[in-house]
Amino acid sequence: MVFAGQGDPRRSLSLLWRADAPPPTRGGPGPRPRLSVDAIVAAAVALADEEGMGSLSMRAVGDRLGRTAMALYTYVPGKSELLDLMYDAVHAELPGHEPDSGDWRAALTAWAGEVLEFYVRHPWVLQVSQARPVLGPHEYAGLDTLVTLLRATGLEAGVLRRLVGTLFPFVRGSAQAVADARLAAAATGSSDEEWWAARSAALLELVPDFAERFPAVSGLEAEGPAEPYPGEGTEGAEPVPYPEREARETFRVGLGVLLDGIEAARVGRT
Amino acid sequence: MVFAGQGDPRRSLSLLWRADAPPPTRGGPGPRPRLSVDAIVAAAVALADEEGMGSLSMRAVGDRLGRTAMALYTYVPGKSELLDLMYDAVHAELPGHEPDSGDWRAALTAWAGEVLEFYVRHPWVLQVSQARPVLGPHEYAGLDTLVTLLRATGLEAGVLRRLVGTLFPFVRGSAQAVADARLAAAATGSSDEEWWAARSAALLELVPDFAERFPAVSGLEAEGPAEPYPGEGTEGAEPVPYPEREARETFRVGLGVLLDGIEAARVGRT
DNA sequence: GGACGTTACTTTACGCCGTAAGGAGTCGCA
DNA sequence: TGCGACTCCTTACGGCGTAAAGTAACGTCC
Repeated sequence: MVFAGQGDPRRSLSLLWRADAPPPTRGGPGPRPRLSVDAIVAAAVALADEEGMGSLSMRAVGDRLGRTAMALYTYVPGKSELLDLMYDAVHAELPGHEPDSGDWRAALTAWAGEVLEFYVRHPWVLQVSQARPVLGPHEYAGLDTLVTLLRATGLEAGVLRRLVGTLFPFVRGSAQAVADARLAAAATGSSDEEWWAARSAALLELVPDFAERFPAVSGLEAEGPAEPYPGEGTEGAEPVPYPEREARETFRVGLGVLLDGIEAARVGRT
Repeated sequence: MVFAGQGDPRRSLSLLWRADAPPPTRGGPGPRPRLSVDAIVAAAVALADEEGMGSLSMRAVGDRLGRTAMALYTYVPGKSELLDLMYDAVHAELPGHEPDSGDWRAALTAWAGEVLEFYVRHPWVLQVSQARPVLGPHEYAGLDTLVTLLRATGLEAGVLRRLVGTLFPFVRGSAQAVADARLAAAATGSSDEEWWAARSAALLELVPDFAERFPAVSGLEAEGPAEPYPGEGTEGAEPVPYPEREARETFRVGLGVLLDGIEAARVGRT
């Protein structure tokens, strides 16, 4: 868990929306700056992508730029604000508006899939606390896209606003599951079916009466084993390990349920 | 953001399931222990509840028990494992099985509400990474309850498994939103409608062309203002501030959509 | 009953972290 | 030619998790 999100909101806002003084045209006094906010944010994002949030430190970012940690403080007020900037910067990758296809369901499905991949690409984003929503331009743009897509359902604004608050966390949660599955696979090395097998074996050793204590869970696991996964690129592509496949399937089913629910709301109130 | 969840799985597991050596009946050699795993976990949970995850440190927990940080290491391998123990300990508060009422929808609604309140009571739980699922007895019990409730829908095991993976994150996400709203309210002091007003005012100052850049979001905000909130206890109870009310309403609507989706799945496949 | 081994807990220390304070060098402009 | 603004560095402080080693309390066995 990483906290973050406690920087000065005003300072963060003006940095996020690039409302600072424009870069002086002919250079002011003092040595020419060899760094920039953008360069720092890019380095920090690369670091977080590669090594995870746990390795993100001011010293590490400085190292990556051939500079000391303190050099960053010329450009950025502190680590919290840097995190805000990183957060918004990657959100530029969120899907944008497409021409209205007329099929809101297909559009939302495609949107959710792309957002899922975005989070999986930058799993550290999921660890940035939402506590203080310093919304930057790119996250707002992503929000705007979703709202536009939802408009096509014809539902009223009140419900729409709540659907936004449901869909984004849903995709975040699904992405978390996928990212966690990858992390577990990388940590154990045994990135295959045996992962789950090993875990439940250890548990059964420690808790012999597991099945009696948790009958519903046990029954569920016993009943429906893994179905074949209809993934794209069955040839050549490396196989998706079991837990991740499971997480992605959960995403697919959950999204289907949500969209069915939206459909029901449309029918009920039209 | 707090990371956690990197302790030795085997050690965590045996601690979680209390598979350690039973407490010696007549005391062994050495001074009598004046602490215990349970006491440490309880102190740590109390600390996290009161001061938040950011204030949770080995030294702080030790202080609370009148002991040094290092004293804890006699009972607990490290901070990660302590976090695992805390995590499972609070999950004892999750709702348990109720006699089957025959109305799966009402039962699931009640369940979701109780789980939401649980997370709101212990918001730090939401910051514990799910990356390495060291499932303890109490979380398993909570899982078992949900599975039992879902069984009543009559859906097949495969779908059921995915619904579990959808519902839990949904409630977590909703709770996160409520907790964040409270945090923001506490931080700004202005815990009322003006919170949002102040934020959008600052934004409009920095970004005058906001409405043109994000037409859909702007339109949404303009259209549906806050509806009256049909909360229980309109008399006497302190008023729920606006952002939290909004978060709770999102939870209500989102849950409704999900349950509608489940309903549709039932009808479609029966 | 006294020595011994085991155990609970403390003290000290190391290497991280974010960042405050102050100094060194570089440049535009008067 | 300085002056002042500016970037970047070094040093330092108080926090963190925890390794290592020391101290004191206790049950057990000679």
